[in-house]
Amino acid sequence: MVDLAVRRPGGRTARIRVAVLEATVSALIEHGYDGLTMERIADRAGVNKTTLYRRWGSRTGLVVDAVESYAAAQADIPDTGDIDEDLRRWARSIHTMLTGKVSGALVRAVFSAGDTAELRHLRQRFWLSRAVLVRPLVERAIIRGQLPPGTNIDEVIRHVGAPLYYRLLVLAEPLSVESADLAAAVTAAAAKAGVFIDKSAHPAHPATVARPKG
Amino acid sequence: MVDLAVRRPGGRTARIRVAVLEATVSALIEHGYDGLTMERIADRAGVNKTTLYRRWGSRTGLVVDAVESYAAAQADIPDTGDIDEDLRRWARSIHTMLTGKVSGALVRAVFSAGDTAELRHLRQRFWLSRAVLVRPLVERAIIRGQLPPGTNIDEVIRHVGAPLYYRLLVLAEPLSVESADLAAAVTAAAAKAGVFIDKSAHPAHPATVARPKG
DNA sequence: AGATTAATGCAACTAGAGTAGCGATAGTGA
DNA sequence: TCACTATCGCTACTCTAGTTGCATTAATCT
Repeated sequence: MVDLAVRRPGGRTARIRVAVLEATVSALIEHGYDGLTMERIADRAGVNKTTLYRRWGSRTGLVVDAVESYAAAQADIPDTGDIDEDLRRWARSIHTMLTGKVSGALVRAVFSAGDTAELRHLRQRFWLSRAVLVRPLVERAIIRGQLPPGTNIDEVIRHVGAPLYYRLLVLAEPLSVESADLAAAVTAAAAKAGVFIDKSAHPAHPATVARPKG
Repeated sequence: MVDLAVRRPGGRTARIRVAVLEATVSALIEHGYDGLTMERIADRAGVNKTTLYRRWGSRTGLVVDAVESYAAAQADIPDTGDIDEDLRRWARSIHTMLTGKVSGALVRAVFSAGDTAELRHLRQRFWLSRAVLVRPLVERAIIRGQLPPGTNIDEVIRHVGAPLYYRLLVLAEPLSVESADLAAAVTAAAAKAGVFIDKSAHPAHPATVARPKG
């Protein structure tokens, strides 16, 4: 949808892109996704409506581009040497993202924008990019012996984020910091108890409690 | 939005309601929420478009009514005497709901329909109605001594469902039965370890491991 | 049965999303 | 500097969601 092969990237094209994406984000924050009209964005960006359709194709395409360009500011991955603390900090960084003024509005928009193939891909790409960053966090814990070998890393990652997204998007409840800490603690406890061990991958493993530290 | 105080409920009014809601559901299954147009529903129900807007106000109102009337067929709450098994069965019933042809389409529609106040209320009502049913399941486990006293029941319930909704709505991944079992096992393990104990509510409690059975 | 009036059907209307054609503007390379 | 052309602005258009006013149908009550 978005022009990836820009023939004239310098000057006006880039300037308009910035203006449009900024207008999209600010309009999103003010009026929410349901009040996000193409004309409003065009006016605010000082650009004609036609340009929006030509370059981004649709409202969905605009939101997708805005999110992906904003995701450049990635969360930093903690490494404290303690899996409980690492997971807790990472859960809090998710919390920060979901409750942030800009990032929160963008996340809500992405999940209010419908159920098209393009949006599904965006969501999967987004998760994948973050999972890649977080994976080492869990891997280090396994190497340190804090988590049992055979632990399904991706499932651990999923279970930390799930309760937060669930609360925000499904239950539409306010997100507290405590809920982030809880999600991390629940996942950590289950992981230590060996619940995340992939049965099919490691059939010889006892799959019971493995606690190196009290 | 929906006429709750119907002045003439008999005959035509009820007949049209049934026809419209059926048409809504079938159109939803065939074309998804994004392809759900009022005219299509009106045609399929043999009703004029104006009637839809007058009685349900909007597409959102229509979906809300369809979901709430469909939710009459509630999931049955397990009671096997074992918390692990109970949570597992309940997680599977969520899984069934989310992957079911009709119920799955309705759930997806509710979460693709936007972010209006009406939809937020629907989601909260929906969760609340189900939480009320499931709560006794966790309460019994506490009484039996399988879970420590002070366990935050609502949080336990949330954490069972969260990974399933997260997978379906956020990650847009296929939902396997194993993922349901995993969500139940993770929550059960954490609950037994006392992670769900409300610190503020029970300050005197040790808040550590409390395992009556192996 | 007959009167009353909810509730629906119908047709014409408004508003905004999205498109098409063409002239204007401004990067780009010589 | 100057030609070239990608990109944008402008205007007018189509299409569909949603609204309005009035005629019609049928549920309810006596």
